[in-house]
Amino acid sequence: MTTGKNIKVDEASKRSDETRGPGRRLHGAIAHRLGTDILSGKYAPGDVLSGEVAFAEELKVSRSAYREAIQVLSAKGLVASRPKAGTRVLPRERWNLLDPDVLGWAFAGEPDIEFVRSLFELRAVVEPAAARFAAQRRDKDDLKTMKDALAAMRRHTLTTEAGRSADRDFHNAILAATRNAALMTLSASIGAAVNWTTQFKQRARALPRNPIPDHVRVYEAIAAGDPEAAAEAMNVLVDLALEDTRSAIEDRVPDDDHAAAEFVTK
Amino acid sequence: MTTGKNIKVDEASKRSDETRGPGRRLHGAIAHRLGTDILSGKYAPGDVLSGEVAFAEELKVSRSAYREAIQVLSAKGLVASRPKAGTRVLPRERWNLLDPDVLGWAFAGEPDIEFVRSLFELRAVVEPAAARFAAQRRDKDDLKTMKDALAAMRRHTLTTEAGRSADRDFHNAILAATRNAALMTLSASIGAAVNWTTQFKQRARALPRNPIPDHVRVYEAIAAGDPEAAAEAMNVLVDLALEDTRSAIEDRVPDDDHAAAEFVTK
DNA sequence: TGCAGCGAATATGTCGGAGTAAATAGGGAG
DNA sequence: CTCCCTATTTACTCCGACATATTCGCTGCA
Repeated sequence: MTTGKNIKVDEASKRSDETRGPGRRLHGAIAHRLGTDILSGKYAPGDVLSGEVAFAEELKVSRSAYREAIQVLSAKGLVASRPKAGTRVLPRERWNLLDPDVLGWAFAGEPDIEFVRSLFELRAVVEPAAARFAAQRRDKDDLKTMKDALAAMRRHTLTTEAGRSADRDFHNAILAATRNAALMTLSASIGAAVNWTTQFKQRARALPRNPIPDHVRVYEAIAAGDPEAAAEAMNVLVDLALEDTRSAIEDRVPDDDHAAAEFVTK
Repeated sequence: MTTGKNIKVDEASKRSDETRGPGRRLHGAIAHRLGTDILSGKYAPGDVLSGEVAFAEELKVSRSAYREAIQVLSAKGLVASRPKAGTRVLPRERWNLLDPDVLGWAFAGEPDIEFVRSLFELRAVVEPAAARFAAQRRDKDDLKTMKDALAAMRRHTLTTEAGRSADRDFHNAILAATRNAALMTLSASIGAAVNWTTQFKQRARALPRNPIPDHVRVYEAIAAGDPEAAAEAMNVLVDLALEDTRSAIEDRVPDDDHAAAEFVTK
């Protein structure tokens, strides 16, 4: 306090950006905002963003924070910057759509129906295969973890957070039993993103049917070491999730019937 | 709680511009270096890196460049930084193993045999499914692109760069015909990474057999609109690639027989 | 002696500016 | 009209300072 510090109390610094949460770093918030804007189509592929100085000033942040946010987006393949050319949004083919953050940004707003269909198709391919591997490679510990998670699911049901946590544990146990790191990250990312969006539908309608028996069928097939039965049982689970999301989408976009219908007819 | 140990910068890393290529940004080079070091196990999960100032000075770069590199690694789930706590390497489950850059870093050094097995298993699941979708949804343009790529492959063979380029075009055409964005990014990433490592084996031995007929079989099944035949034909292609990589690994690590044997026996 | 609250130390986070390098656009020479 | 060269624009890098958050240790109390 003895030295004359440069005290410029910026009044404008009070802006509590709604995207800025506690515990969240500033550059993370910027990346989240720009990421959602890109995924939502506000910035289309090929568009070139305003210069560093201009954009940073517009966002009321320093260039350092802005640049670090851009590095994050660049790391996920959303944008690329070159001197003189500026920072431009890359074509969709370059986006790392399977990145957990990108998936989160994609589902932050109104997710693209076509993209949701793509994800479920991929899931329908990957998850049964994972169950197949799990049935071949699981050991006692894997089965015990699954059994415990299943019991917890029965106790709490999927309407409670504890129940959904148990559901995640069950699926994670299956993934762990595959002994396949690549399969684990992929399935975990997709499953988390999809379930994250599926959660909101719980408040709209009761569950169409009790999902516990289907989970039990998967468990029993894996415990019995029957790969084909496990794959088939998991297939049923994915179809069930698809059905849920389908009806949820129908409710949510009543004005966009053609898109929803196209999704339903598949 | 903190099982990790502190990490000091390697003394031998005095030269900082060796990893620095033209056109490559500085923070990109830093990220590449740290990324490969993490993937290779030089920095193990749980380890906490030296402070920003110390590490940046050791690398002979400014703190800004170092921080931007860390943001990239953080975006890919390799590390996480918190005030006062430092920057620590995250557990493997958090790594985005399917990120193209991460795959590149994983294959930069000696790739982990187990991880290669994982990737091929995933590929064996995904690629036939992609061929199945392509057989159902391809149109005339897709078929023409495939046919042209196939012709180019025949002309140049896979020993030339032009031939390998045509091979990539062929597989990309299949992916485009799936009409599935998620499947495209996934398969493109894995295929690129695997083929990138498979390339080095070309100088060691001649191709075991002519791969063109297998490609033709895939094309004909897709053109005929036969999903099952397309999936089966693609399955053969993946097995062929697996065989190539298998033999390449046997040659490369003669001192590591037990790992190679484990990989071969599968 | 043990614990609980509180203060200080420390490392990351944020900031603003200055100078460098690179790539594109435009002008000038052939 | 083509080609090369220059000039400008923009991102890239560096620097030094301040702000903030978290951890650790100290003090005081039970």
